Amino acid sequence: MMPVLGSCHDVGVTTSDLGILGEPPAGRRERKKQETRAALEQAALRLFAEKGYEQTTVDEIAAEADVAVRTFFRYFSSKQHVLFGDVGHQRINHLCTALAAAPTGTPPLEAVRAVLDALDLDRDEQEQLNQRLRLLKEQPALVGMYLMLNHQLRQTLVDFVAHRTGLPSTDPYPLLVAGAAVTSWDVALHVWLAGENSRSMAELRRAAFAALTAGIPAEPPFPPAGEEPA
Amino acid sequence: MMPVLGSCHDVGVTTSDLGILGEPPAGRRERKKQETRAALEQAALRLFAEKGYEQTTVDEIAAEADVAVRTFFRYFSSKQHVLFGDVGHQRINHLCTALAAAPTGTPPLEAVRAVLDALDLDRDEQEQLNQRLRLLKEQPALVGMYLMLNHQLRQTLVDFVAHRTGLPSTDPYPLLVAGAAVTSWDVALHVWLAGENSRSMAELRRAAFAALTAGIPAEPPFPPAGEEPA
DNA sequence: GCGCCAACTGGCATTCCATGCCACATGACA
DNA sequence: TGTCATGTGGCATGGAATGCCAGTTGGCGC
Repeated sequence: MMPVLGSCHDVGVTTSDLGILGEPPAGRRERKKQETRAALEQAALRLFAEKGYEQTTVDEIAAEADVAVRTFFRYFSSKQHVLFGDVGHQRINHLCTALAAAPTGTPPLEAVRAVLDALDLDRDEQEQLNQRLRLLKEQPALVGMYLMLNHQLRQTLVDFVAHRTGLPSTDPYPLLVAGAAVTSWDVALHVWLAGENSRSMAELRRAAFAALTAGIPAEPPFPPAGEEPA
Repeated sequence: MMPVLGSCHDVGVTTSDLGILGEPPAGRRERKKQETRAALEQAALRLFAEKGYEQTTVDEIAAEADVAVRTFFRYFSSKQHVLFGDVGHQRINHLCTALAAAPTGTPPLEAVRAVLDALDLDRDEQEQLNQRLRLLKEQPALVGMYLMLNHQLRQTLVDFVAHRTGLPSTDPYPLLVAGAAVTSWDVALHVWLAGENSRSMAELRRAAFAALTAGIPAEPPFPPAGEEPA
């Protein structure tokens, strides 16, 4: 089920990463691999959306992509992986890159705040993510994947802050900062997904992070119109 | 894989709950059931500790407890369930009870703070949990269970705060409060498990919650002796 | 173009988790 | 004791995932 602990270590970039701005064509073999991968991913997403995650078998996905089941598992280590594995992978990589680029002068909390800003999704990524998360809402079995990704991101951040401050990874401070960061991302995502809010995800995330690091009011700041607070 | 969303609904207490202070014996049949359940759980934990979670098959657990495999799945819906299902179940129940008992006069943040205090584990529970969590550290495959439990607790809290404030469950405020609560629990657990800290888990949790709701300092409050902050 | 080697693929067998079904046994109760 | 509900065992099934081996294809030097 994918290594979970250990942050950025052995990210194992297997050539066909970084779909965006990919290297020069690099031979037919590599191209075919990427085609197969894309076909599998596309087939999977289509079938998942069509008949649900649980109801879709790996056999069907493989058939739809016209490859053997065995081949499917050569590209994706599990059925869940096809949904979030790559996204998660990229996201972790982005985070690691951003963390590595963070200036060493700023206090850790500031550094994390800046890194999160750099990590916000652009329109395209949001749309891609949205498609996957919609599935997630309907298929509780997938929540685990999302949680695991968050967990990995958190662990990465914990290690970063721990390293920055010279504290152990089990000290409250790195855990708190990382917890606040991940929670802010999670909160923003939920609010944004609900779609009843016109604010952008980045804006929501910044506000959430600010609240978690500067203080949450005892009462909600904007009690809903027409409801008295009990 | 167990219903995930939907907080406290249909908790489905199947008689043999509440191992502590159990009802009067209640007949031999019920007793045998509890014996079988205990035997399975004990066998599972022993084998997991002995040869690892992944390396232990359900067949072996069943054999060790001297029941059929089919029977195992009548008591535990999955192999993971035997490790955390019941603990999680009880924990959710505790939380629901505490939430139901929370006075309606206090502001939501206060209410949650009080409920968390009421939810802290006593010595015995800590020891029990510790045994399971030790396994978790060595078997990454189990992290998912822990995360799922946290997720359910969070969702329960979100719904509570949302209900209290009259806000939707997708409003930032309930999500933030619940996020802070769960994160504080998580942070405390990690610090406590590391064991390099003499403070009690409850104390650690209170401190974490306070930091998350009142503000996290830009630098760690107690930089480690002998290290200058870069 | 030819041939070699590495890499990719397909298909098979296997293991394990999980569930449905049905027959049998056992406790509860009148 | 007889009846009924409830557990239990065993079987068959299906899907996920992995190992293995043979066959194919692409890359590359000649």
